[in-house]
Amino acid sequence: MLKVFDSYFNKLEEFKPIEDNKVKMYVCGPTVYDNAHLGHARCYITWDVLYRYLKFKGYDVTYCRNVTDVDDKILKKAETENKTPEEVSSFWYKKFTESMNKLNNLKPDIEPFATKTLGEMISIVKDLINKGFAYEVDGDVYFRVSKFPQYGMLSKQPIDSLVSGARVEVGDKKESPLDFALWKKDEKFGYNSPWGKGRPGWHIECSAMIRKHLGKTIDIHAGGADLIFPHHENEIAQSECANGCKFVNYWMHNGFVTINKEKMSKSLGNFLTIDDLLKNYDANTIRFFILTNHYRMPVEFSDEALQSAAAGVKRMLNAKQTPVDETLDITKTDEYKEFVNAMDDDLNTSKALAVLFDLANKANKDVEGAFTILYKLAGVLGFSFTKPELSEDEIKKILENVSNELGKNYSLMDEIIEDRKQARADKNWEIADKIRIALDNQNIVLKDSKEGTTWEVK
RNA sequence: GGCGACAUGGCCAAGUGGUAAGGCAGAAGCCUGCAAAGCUUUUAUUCCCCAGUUCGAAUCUGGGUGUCGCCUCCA
Repeated sequence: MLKVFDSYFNKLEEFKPIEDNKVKMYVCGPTVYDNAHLGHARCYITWDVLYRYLKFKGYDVTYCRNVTDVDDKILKKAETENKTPEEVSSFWYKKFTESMNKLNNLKPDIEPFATKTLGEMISIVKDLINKGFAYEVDGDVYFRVSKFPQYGMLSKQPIDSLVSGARVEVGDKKESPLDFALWKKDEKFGYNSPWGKGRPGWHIECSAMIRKHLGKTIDIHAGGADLIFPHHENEIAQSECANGCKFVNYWMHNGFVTINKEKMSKSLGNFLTIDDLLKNYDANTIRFFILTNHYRMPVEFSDEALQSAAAGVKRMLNAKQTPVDETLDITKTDEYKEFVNAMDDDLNTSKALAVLFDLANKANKDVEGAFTILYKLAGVLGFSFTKPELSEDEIKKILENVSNELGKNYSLMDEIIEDRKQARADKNWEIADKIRIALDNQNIVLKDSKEGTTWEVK
């Protein structure tokens, strides 16, 4: 029985879908105006694992993750780069998708764009105005927070303290400092609406995309913990007031990646982009690094931690491979049960990884079926056993370098290995070692076994 | 100031009442021509501190100390 930590009540709850075995889950996606960083990677890897695990449990999951393609930051970037907002957002959306693919995150079932959901947004804003939950002032529309007594429940903020802490902008047209924008007047980049040309507020986007693609009440809404206030708080207010029913059954939030004990973020400028990280570490390593910690805890980035993760994941994925036995019913095995118990406990990936290490050890000891179970369970966490393949050019380059170093002219890897085999047979250890070291310099490691010698990328 | 979390070996981390998983790093042995990979063994009488509850606490309660996050765009 899956239990998840619900941020609304701050406690573990048994997960029960609204409808049979169907699960509707929504994750706040990116605002596409810049590179995604490790913090984003953590978020989307975490929820990718949830998605995979729910499917693994047999749920019929609809995973929706939005793309915010209308936003101040996009407009600003468009202006400074002399491009249209569409050019900016489509460029960065493409980059984001590439990053997600490289990280081996599954594509959500639905990936709606804010600009394609404007009709639904306008419709919700209209509903809110009609019901008295919102008001228009000079082309802007604001949500009237005082009309929603549950405001602050998710973020556990007493309304009074919010009021005293709220910023009051000069020339503010709002009735109350807490009121937030549903629609913002914008004559330059705006879209037509009953209130003139304008743009949607950020919060209304998610409410609209959820209502349009998943319905009025959904099972899971997830995202980074920094979105709790005000973003998710505002989503609840808008959606529940507009729809007159419960918005989300389970709120789930992931913790941050920190660096030097500080939250990694765009605004602090202390971030590492996914692209940069992938230059030094592979996707499995990044995933392992993220999943060794519980998703709600902070994760401190350091190269040491990543190197440790690289060593760990290598050990796990280096397990002795045997053909995957599709006829094996892994659900009957102890390891499966342990894995599921761990994951059912609010995605205890750290414990689940311990099961995978146990399986890797068993596979290395030729325990029957161990590799099959490992292969399948590791897949649930999104790990890939596929070794990176070298392109022809890369191999050519390696052969060239090794040839130069050894004063030979190799055209095939097998020739090198054959030479070393001969050297070893002649007990000419000096030559044999030279060959091995030359390959090692090219990041190629040789593995000697009774069956012969194989090579692979380090 | 308000609110929410966290503190376990050299590092990372699981464990939320019954006597400390797992990974990395280190050590020893096996294997190997030497390596790499793998296998075996090994590293916390103790879980930030102080009280309390209990037959029994890393786990519960109270009080400290320290760290982080949210309260403004943020995954």
